[in-house]
Amino acid sequence: MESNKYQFIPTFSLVPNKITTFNTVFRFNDYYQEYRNVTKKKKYIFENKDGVNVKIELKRKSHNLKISDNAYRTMQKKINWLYYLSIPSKQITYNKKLIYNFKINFITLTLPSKQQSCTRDINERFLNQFLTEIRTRFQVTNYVWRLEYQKNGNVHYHIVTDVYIDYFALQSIWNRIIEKDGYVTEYSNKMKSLSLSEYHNIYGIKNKLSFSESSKRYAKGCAEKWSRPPTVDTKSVVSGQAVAGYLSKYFSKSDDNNTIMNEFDNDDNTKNMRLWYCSRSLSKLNTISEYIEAYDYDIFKIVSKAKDLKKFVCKYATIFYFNISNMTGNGRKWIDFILNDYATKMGYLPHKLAFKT
DNA sequence: AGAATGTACTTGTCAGGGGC
DNA sequence: GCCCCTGACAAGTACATTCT
Repeated sequence: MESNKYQFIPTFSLVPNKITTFNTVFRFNDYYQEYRNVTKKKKYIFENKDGVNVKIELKRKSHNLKISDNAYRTMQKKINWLYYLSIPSKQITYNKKLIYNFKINFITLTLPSKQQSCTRDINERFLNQFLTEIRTRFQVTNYVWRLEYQKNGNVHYHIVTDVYIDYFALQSIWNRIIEKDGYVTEYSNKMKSLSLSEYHNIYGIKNKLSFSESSKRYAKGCAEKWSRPPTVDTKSVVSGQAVAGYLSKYFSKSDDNNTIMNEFDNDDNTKNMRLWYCSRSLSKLNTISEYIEAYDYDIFKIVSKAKDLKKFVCKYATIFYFNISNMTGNGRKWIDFILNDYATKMGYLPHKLAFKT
């Protein structure tokens, strides 16, 4: 191989929790007489069948309800951006508790009784409406959602946003929406038929409640005629938490290979169905990629000062994982600057800046 | 306020290039 | 120990607007 056929330019790529260094490779193109970094996509392949070359069009495969590694990485990146760019704020919960340095919120939406139509239908009529409503009512412009199946085959949703939203508000919106198909009524009918001891045996024990706690909840449920099923769960993440681990716990599940579909889902109506999505604001934020020589700083030196640095050397790349909240000094400043500068250029506005109250 | 609607723009997926 | 990146295509949704 001629030595001048390739050109290598040291490059780094940066996201809020890791920096990667690698070489961008240019190959000399004989036809154009210049170095190019272009790739071509194959549209078809030839396969030999009985001595005859047959042209086969390449088609996109279906996800089979499993989020691919690639998509999973992208999703993690989006959440890291969301978390990093969120401006900490003080919030008061529905229990009048104070949350200092609130960063992002994890919302889980479930169905209180057995799913009655296909997941695509639930996506379109329930989740979509829910997102639309929180968008307008709470100015939710930065978020990521994904769907997941519970063991009973019901779909449920996780949403992460940088907006603090009151638990009861979310619950009343979601319950109203799913009541369009009578989910709440079905729940309350089911619950109304239970005695206290039955309630405790089914739900109390499952949730590790004492009998007295069970009876409190039972009494409350009866008083409300079981009209407010606990379909919503929220968790706040504050600054400084090791968010990656936290997220993987709540936002991803170890993939059991047998994905549970319910009786309404089939290959037709789940094909190409979105398994996750993020707001447009976040979809614009990707990996920052730059040539190293474009900066005066010594990247390796700066990053190496991070306390809990984890370094991985791969064949063609070196990756440094860091927790930016543990960093100080110039390294912190430098990374902060690049990240924020990029986010600003891409028009990203954290909720607190976009909607000052 | 909540629901419906239309479309411009977005996404997921996969293949493929690179071979220091 | 996890490589990085990109483009192309199909087909979905985010968002503004309109309707009830």
